[in-house]
Amino acid sequence: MTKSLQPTIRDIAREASVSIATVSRYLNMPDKVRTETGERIQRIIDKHNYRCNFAAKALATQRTKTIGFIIPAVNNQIYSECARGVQDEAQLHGYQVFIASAEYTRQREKQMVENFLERRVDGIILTVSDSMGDIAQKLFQEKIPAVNLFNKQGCLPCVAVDNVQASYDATEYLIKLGHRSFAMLGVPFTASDRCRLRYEGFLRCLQDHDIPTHPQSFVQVSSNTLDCSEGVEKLMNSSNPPTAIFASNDLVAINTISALRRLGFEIPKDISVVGFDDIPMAKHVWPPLTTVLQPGYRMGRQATTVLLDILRTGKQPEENIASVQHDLIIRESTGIPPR
Amino acid sequence: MTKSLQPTIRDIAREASVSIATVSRYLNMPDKVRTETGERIQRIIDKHNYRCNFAAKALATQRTKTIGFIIPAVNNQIYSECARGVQDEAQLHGYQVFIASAEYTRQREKQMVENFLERRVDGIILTVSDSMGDIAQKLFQEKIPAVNLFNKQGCLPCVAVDNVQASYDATEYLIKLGHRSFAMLGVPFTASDRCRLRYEGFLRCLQDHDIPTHPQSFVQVSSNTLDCSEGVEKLMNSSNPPTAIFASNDLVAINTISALRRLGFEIPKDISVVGFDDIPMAKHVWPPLTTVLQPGYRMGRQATTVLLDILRTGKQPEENIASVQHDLIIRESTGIPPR
DNA sequence: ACACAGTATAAAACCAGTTACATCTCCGGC
DNA sequence: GCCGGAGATGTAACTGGTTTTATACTGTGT
Repeated sequence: MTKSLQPTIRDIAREASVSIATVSRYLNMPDKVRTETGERIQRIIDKHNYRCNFAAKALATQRTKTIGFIIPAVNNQIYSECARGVQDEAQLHGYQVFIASAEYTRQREKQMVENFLERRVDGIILTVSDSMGDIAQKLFQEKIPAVNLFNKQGCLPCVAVDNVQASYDATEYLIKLGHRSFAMLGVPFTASDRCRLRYEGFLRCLQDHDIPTHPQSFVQVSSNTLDCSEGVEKLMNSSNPPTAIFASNDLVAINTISALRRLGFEIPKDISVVGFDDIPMAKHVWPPLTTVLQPGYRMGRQATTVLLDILRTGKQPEENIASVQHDLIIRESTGIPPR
Repeated sequence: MTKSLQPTIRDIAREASVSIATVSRYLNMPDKVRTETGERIQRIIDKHNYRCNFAAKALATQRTKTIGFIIPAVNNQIYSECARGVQDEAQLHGYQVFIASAEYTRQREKQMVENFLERRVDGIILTVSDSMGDIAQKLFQEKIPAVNLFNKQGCLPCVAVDNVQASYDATEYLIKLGHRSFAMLGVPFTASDRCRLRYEGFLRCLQDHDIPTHPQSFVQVSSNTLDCSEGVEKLMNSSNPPTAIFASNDLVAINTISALRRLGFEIPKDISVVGFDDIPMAKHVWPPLTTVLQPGYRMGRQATTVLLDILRTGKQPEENIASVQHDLIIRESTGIPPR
């Protein structure tokens, strides 16, 4: 009694006058022990408030019932939404989730994956700066169950929208409104290959419509601060200021709108802005944001389902890429260009 | 070689012709083994890509280097900001964090604490619906290291602003602007005693200024959807519609503004709105939100520091309550009342 | 030459579970 | 009355580390 704060399976076994194997069996396969014995064990468990020691269980079973989840930034609602999805789905199957926010830096991504591997997580969900980079490759080679979220490239199973097509659609919508002069704002490509893909779709659409592009059409913003003031100012003071801006995600779009307003521009009268993600906040900002919807919560759940399937079956999924439907949500941050 | 994917300390020891004790010592107290021996071990570790098994280590050392963190909702930026703080501080000391979003429901809070205890987290940071409720009490009684965040009540150490005083200040500011008719919107008190405390400060301020209060002055919104349409509509159609609304947090404030605008009201011309938290988004919505600042990131770090101190020293902190300074940020969602 | 301190390493117990295998009991069928 | 098999339980090995204690080896001072 005086020894340990937490009772062990041995304490329970002794007091119930059974072997520890029986207690373990009762806990894991209750129908393998006599009802009467089970009830006796249960009473003692309740009495002492026994809780299974997960570390010991993990050591013996070689599985931790834990999954690791790497996201670029917790405080971007698109990622916290999908973290909710991951948590909900994981919890449903008795798994716990380590969420790690890498703040868009590869160094931290690597370190966190290493942490996960030391902790022997059963699987990993990745939203990293480079879905085809060394992190994904290493996990693939070491056969660590893992899936890519928000990105449909690389060797790992993926759950994502088609980033290229989605930004193509958004750009085309701006063209149809009459815009002919564009810019894109986004985080550095080295911090997010999703941003690179979206730029690709953006460029391709412009080219398909014979709209001239120039290297200045992509303006880089810091992935930490997302501060757009400087970029927007330079853009609007240039010889050929855009009448429409495509932002690589909603937070960038919202920051862009703030910066534009500080410079005296009205949206969408003077300039149109479209975002990407459709975070819950997008419809509350002013003007409500035209944006590309990605169903974050559902994608989180789906990625988890795919991962748990791999864990259960031990096999890669039939279809390596789960395509998620995107949707252009038209609100009031876009309109016809000024004359 | 064929047996296990992951090499164990025994594999390393055998290949280095030393005992497992020496390998363990090398890993944990490198200066206790001869340099030459250490180098030999290191080479073999590198060669086989050995990674310490955390479950085994946890079992042997009786500590998991893990902390659990319960928040009401991940997708509220105030909580994701402080989760970042917790993660950063924890990582710095080799700890990993389980973040669990309880979605404002006591049932889930309980279940998640139970999960944490099974997993033998070394400590817990709580932001729960009732900081003096059974969850906090149980942790206190079982002597599980834990701290309350965003709440300075109860038996556990706390890191928080003074919710009552902060909302008193915000309300007083509205009174000084000339407002005489008020309402508060917030989540149910059962879902958040922070909201209850803020209502208390709100009420007390009104009473101190001899402004009559009535039971309708608090309007409850769903903690899931935060949908304010219905509440706002009822409020504005009442016999004595408010000229100023105090929202229990920024998300509620932002939803309130959206609902008001849908009804044709202009802010702050027709009605003033003030929030609580100063989430990063608060300055980007339109109009920029007047709100009470809580330094979420710093609070997350501080709570973690307090918790890690308890873990290190084994003692409760000298001062049980760490008061955090709040700050009223005046932006454009508030103004003088209409005539 | 020898006791002695100090260092480097090894052996073995221990952490708290799981699980393959052995044992025991009870029952029905012959 | 004995055998076989099913079902319940016990025994002991095993998971992969840490840590205490014991032992071997080293160089120093007398």
